[in-house]
Amino acid sequence: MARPQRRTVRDIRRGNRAVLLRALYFSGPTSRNDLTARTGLSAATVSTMTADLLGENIVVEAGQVESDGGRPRVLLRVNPEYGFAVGVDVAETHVRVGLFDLEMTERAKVDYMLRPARHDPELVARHILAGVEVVLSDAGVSPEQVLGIGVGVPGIVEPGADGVIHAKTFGWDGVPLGALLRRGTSLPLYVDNGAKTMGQAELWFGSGRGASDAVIVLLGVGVGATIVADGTTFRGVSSSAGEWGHTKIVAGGRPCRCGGRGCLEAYIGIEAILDRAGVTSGGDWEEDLARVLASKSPVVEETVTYLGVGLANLVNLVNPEKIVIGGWVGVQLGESLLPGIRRATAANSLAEPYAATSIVLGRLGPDAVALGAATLVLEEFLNAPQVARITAAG
Amino acid sequence: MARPQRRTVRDIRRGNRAVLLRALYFSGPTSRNDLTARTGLSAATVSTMTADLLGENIVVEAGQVESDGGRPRVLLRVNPEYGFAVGVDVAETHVRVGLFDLEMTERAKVDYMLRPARHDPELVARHILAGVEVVLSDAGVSPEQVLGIGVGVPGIVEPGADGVIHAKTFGWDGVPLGALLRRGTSLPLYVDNGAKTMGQAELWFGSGRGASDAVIVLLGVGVGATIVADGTTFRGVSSSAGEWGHTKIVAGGRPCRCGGRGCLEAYIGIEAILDRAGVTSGGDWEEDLARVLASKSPVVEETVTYLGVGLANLVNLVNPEKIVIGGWVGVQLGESLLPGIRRATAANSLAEPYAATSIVLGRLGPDAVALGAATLVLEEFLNAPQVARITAAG
DNA sequence: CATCTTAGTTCAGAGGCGAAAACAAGCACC
DNA sequence: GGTGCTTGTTTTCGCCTCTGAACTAAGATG
Repeated sequence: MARPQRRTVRDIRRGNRAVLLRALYFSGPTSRNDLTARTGLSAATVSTMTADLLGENIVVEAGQVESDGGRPRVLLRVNPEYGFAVGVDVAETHVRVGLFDLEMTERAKVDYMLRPARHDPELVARHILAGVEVVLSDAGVSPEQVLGIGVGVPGIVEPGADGVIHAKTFGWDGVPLGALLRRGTSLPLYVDNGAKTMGQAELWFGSGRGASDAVIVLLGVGVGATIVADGTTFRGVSSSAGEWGHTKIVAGGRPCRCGGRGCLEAYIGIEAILDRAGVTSGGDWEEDLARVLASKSPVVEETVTYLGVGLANLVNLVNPEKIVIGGWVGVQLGESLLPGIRRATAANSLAEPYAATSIVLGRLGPDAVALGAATLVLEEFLNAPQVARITAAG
Repeated sequence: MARPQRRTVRDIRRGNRAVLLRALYFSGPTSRNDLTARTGLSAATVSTMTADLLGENIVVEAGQVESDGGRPRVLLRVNPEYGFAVGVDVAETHVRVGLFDLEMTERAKVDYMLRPARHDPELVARHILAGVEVVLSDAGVSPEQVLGIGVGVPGIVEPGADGVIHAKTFGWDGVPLGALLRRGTSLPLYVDNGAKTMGQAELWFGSGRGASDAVIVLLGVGVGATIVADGTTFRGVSSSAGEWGHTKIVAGGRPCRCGGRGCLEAYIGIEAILDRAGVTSGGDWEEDLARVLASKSPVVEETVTYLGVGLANLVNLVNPEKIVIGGWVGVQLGESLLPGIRRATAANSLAEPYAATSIVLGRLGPDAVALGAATLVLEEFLNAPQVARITAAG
C-alpha cells in the first residue's frame, strides 16, 4: 500500500521531460511533430521542452525529412556524446569494465582475470577503479563526462548506499563493494546483481525489447532470473527477488551447492548437467556441454524437461508476455533444443498463461552483464536527466 | 518499459486528492494538521482540498482533540455512508453477496447454494443480480448510493470489459460473466479471481496490512497466491499471475486434477492431503482434515514439508516482506503447525530472503473473498473519488 | 509570385502549489 | 478580564506548468 506521493507543479515538468526524453531515445531520430503524437503532450510543450534540451546539449538535431507539401520536419535525437556510462561485470573468472556512450555503443573495454578461487574484495575494487581509468583514457573521455558507474555482481545486493553483497559461491558475505569503490571515485555508483543487469540489457536492447511483463533467465554456472513487471525489474523487499536457481523442482532431490536439495540449479546448472552426464570436465565447460549435446544421451532430454518445469513454474506464477533465455548455457541449449524446451514448458504449465507467453533466446551474448550495468546509469539519466544521485541501485 | 505518462497540472490535483483521501482513510480520524505531515502536502493545499471534500460530503468532521495550549484540532474522516460497495463471492458451493459501507462494515448479506456439479453461468448471474437487490433492500440503500459491484470468481479472469472467465474445475471456459451481469445492472463492475480478492482483503484489512511486498496464499480445495509488489497486486500480461498451485515441486510426481504431475496442489490441496492419508471422505472435509492432523500420521509432517517447499520457492523468487497463509485449510494447518511450516520454509530457501520474510496466518476467515471483492470498488474510489468507471477489473 | 500545406513558436489564460501573512481558538498568567 | 503565547486553519500572493489559438517559418505548386 506504499503508493507514490506526488506533489507540486514542478514534478510535472520533470516527469514530462523524462517522458519526452524516453520517447526521443527509443524512437531514434524524431521530429517535434512526431513527439507530440507519441507523448501526448501539446505541441507548445514539446517546443519549449526541446528548446531547453537543445540548449543543454542533451538533444541535437539530426537532419530533416521533407513532408509532402509543407515545411520539412527537423529530426531530433539524444546526443550520444552528452555523457558516458561505465558498465562493470564482476564474474567468477574476470572483471570486465566497459565504457559506453549514451547509445550504448561500447567505446572501450578492459578485462582483468581473477584467479578462480581468490576473490579479495579489495583487489576486485582496485581492478574496477583501475579499469575505469583505463577505459576513460583509451576513449579520450574525461571523468566529468561520465554520468555514473554501474556494476553487476554475483549474489544478492542489499539495498542501500553501501552496495553490500552476499555471494556464497563467491566467498563474499557482507562485502560493501559500493563503499570500497566510493573511496576511489566520486562518480554515481549503481551496484546490482549480474543476472538483473543482464536482464535489463536484454529487456532494453535485446530480445525482450518492448515487453512490459517479462522474465529473463540466466543459465550459466549459476541459474537466475530477472522478473519484469510492468516495465520495472522486480526486486522484492531486500532486492533478492528472482533467485530462481534455488527454487525446488524435486522436493528432496539432488543436493545443490547452496546446501539445499532439489534446486533447479542442481539439475540444469552447467556443473549439474555435466555431472548427470558423467562427464569429468577437461576444463572447458563449453566444449564439454557441446559434447554432451551431441551425444544424444538421455541426459539431454532430461535437461530439457527440467528446464521446462522451471520455466513452466515461471509461466504459472508470473504470467509473462515473454521469456528470454540467456546466459551461455542457455544459448547453447536453446540453439538446438528450443522447440523441445517450449514443448516441455507447455506440458508443465496451464494453458492460458502458456498461450500468452513466447519463449525466445537472448541475443546479446556475454557482454550483456556489463552492458546492463551501464544501462542502470542510462535509466537514471532518462528518468531525471540532470540530477544524478550517488547511491547504490536499490 | 511501458511507463506512465503524466501530463497536465490537473492530474496533480487528482493525484494529491487521492493521496489525501488514502491518508484519511487509513489513518482514521485525523486533523488537517496531521494530514499535512502525512501527505507532505502544504497546509494550504490540505485546507482547500478538505474543504472541497467536506462540501462533497465525502469527508465529515469527527470531533475535536485539544492540543496543549493552542487551538484544538478538528478531526476529519471519510464518510462511511458516502457510498456503498457490493462484494460477491462465487465459490464451488455457493454464491454470497454482501453489502459494505466505505469502512467495509458488512451491512447485509445473502447466500445462494449451488448444487455442487452444476454451475450454469446464467444461474450464477441471476443469483448475483437477485442478491444485489436483496442486500440493498435489506439495508435500505438505494442503487444510486452504490459505487460498484466487485465479484470474486474461481479461475482466470481475462482482462477486458467482458470479465471473461476460464475455470476448468468449475466447468467454465470463456464465460463472459461481466457481460452477463451488465445486462442486469448499470453499476460499475469489477470481476477478479477469488484468490486475488481474498489477498486484497488480507492485504488491506488483515494480516498483510502495511506490507508493500507480500504474498497471500490461499489453501483450500484449490491452491493459489496473490503476489503483491510495491503495493500493487501483480497480474501479469493476461491476469493469471499467481497460479502457485500448479507450479511443480516434484517433477514427474503425483498426478494433479489439472492434468499435470507434481503440482503443489497435488500434495497440499485438501483432496490430496486426504488422499495421501488414505482417508475416504465422509463429506465433511474440515472434520476429515482435523482427524488427519490429530492422527500424528507421517502425512502431516510430509504436508508441512511440501508446503514449506512451496513457500520457500515464493521466498526465493519473490522476496516478500510477509507471507500470509489464508484459506480454511491454511488456517487449520497453521493453527497447530505454523512453527514447523516456518522451519520447513527456512530449510528450503536462501538465508537472506528468508530472514526478510515473516510468515503469518490470515485472520479474516471465510468472508474474505467477498470483502476483498468489495475492496476492488473501494480501491477505485480511493484512486479517483468521483469518476467511477464501468469496466471489469483487469 | 500568390496560395496552400505542414512544422514549429509565441502568447495569454487557467489551474495548481507553497510560503507567509492573517485569522481563529484555546491556555496561562497577571 | 486583559495580554501575550501557542497551535491549528484559512487566505493571499507569487510562481510554475500546461494548453489552445494565433502567429511565423519554410517548402511545394501552378
